[in-house]
Amino acid sequence: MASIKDVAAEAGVSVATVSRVLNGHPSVSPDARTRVLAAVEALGYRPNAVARSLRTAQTRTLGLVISDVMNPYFTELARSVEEEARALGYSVIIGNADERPDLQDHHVTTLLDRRIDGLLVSPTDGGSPRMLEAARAGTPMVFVDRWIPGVDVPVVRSDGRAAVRDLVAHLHGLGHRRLAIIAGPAATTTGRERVDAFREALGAYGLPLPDAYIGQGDFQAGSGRRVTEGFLDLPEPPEVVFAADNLMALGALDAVRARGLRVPEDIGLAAFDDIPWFVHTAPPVTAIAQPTGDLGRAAVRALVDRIEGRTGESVTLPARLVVRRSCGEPAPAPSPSPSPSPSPVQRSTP
Amino acid sequence: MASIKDVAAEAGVSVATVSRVLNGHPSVSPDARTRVLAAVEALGYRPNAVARSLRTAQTRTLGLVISDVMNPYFTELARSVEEEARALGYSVIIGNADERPDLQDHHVTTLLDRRIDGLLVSPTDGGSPRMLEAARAGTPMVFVDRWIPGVDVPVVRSDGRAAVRDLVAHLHGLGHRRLAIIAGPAATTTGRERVDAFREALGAYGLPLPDAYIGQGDFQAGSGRRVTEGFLDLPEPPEVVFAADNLMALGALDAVRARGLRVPEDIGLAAFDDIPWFVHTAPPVTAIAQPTGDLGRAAVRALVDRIEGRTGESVTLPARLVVRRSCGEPAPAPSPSPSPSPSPVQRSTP
DNA sequence: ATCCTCCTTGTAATCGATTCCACAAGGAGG
DNA sequence: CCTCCTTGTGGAATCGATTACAAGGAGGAT
Repeated sequence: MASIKDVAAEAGVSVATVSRVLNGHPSVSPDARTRVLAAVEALGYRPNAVARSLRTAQTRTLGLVISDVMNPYFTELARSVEEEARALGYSVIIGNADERPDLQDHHVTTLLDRRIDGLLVSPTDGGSPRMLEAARAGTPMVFVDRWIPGVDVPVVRSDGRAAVRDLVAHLHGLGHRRLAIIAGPAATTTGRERVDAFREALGAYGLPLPDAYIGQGDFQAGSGRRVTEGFLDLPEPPEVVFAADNLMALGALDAVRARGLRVPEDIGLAAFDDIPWFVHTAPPVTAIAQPTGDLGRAAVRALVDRIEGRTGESVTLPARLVVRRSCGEPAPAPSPSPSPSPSPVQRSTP
Repeated sequence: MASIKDVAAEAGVSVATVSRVLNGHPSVSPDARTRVLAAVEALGYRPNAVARSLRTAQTRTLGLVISDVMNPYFTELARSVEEEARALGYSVIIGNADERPDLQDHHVTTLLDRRIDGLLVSPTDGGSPRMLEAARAGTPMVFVDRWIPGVDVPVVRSDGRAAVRDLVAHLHGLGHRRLAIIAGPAATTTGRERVDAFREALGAYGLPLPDAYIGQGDFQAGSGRRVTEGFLDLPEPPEVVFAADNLMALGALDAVRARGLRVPEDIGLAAFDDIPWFVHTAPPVTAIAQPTGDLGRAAVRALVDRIEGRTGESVTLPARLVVRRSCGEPAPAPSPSPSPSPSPVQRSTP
């Protein structure tokens, strides 16, 4: 593989001149420039990014550590992150933590060893030591989706509170009173937050959230199945189950089906995180949709701002309720009369 | 960030000794070793992978260029690739080509610029110039899933021929005679291959595959929708539509539903590539499942073999048919009687 | 006591870029 | 005609590691 020296020799100039041509430095004669360009072309020369990074102390690379690539929400996030990063001239290296703190730590470590310019993290647990260390050491960093309280790092996330209120209003309107939730891990902010928002929304309608109706999940399908089975075994099972992410909703659907029960006739189901597949399940699933693409793009912009010396602030975007059929038939749309809905709610075309 | 010099100073030895300790070189005195280790600990030193790569001319990194991360098949592939690579001491950088040749070229270029040790590619089109160049230049490379004929690079893929025969047998057994296919791009091997296998299998039953029953798709949901609409507009629409990948199957499901028709009563549907969601659609979709995880792992092993000077051969793994309900109710399982099925077929528990 | 090994260690070259500094050539201005 | 500036160029230092080579010291054999 040709190096800058080969190009310099071929063009009959010094390596300094080659470097200047390649980096658009102004003081190079037109003659030298054309000779260098011709040599580059002839040799098929491409600069060695490793050497360049060593010298310039920047890699133009972002690290993204996410909890679970197989979760469509995070896949979409990763995709939008890569797109925006590419537009800004950065590459992205993705680390999949699989909801395992040790793997998260592994990825943070190797990313840091590679001297990435900045780190985008959706922390799995309370935060791995390496990550906290990096944050303290001043590595440009932004939390996305989940975050760690008390760590001074901007957070780009979506606030589901209003959408959860809309959901509860929707369920209440359909006549449901016994509502249960499959929670995410208490170690994650999103795990706690969604339960809190749900409890709060129920409170506004004078509904309780008994402990028996809070199932502990781990954001994976298996836990959704187990928790739902527990709900169904209750002397008085809930009328609707709200899963705190899409994979647990999938598990819940499994569990209900395995009992030979039907959704929504026997039990209703709603999920946090909307994904394309929810349109095609039986029945289509009512869900709370995050603006995933916007989240990814905003996170990259905040991170690059930090890297390039600008401020890079936290961003919170609203989520919205998408009503489908998994909690019962929505009443036929009342034509031209004021909507009783507390905030605009998208009704998806089935 | 502490460098090897800082460690050397702290430990009172030369950088050479530090390097020897860190790389497990035998001739280091126990005394020096403990002092170096203490200094490393005290400074929180981590070797700079960029500098190391420059010197050793290896990055211990694999590049993976796939056609579409949002496609669950490729997501799973990427995940298994990363897992196996990690087990072998390599990192993976993923490039998402989004079925766009220009993007594929972009990613191949940046990966090569980073001097990755080897490249895993699922080519989008006939092959970008950069990629062919790299293959010719001897960059260790392995094709996975798709490949480019005439390029001397090992291919790790799955052979769907037998499974497609099983599928046609299944459809024929259900009484279906008018079978159509939504094909993938003709520029991809998988695009062509699946049509060929389908046509061949139909031929074995004396069934034709008229041009009107071959719809040109691009492996994206939108094309599945359009093609299916075309099929439904035919004077004599097909009885079953076979989509060459899961996203186009999703689009087909959309199109059928938009017409107010039902699967499988009005039209049957089958797909290449099985994904978890197919269990939960209405109805569950009959699909051909590739051993995706095995494919990813085998591809990494072949690539690493090449990188480390071993041979690294092509691998072909069989796909298998998973019968669900989207092509019509399978006949109630005939109890203890010889199965008429030409090869073992998995019947999924719904 | 002398010489030869073996073990440990440090010095310095190297990987492929970028960039500071010095210098030469040529034009402008006095 | 001499100075001063500008412009273009090359030499060499540098980034942070690895590693060939040389050298010093300890211990064993003669």
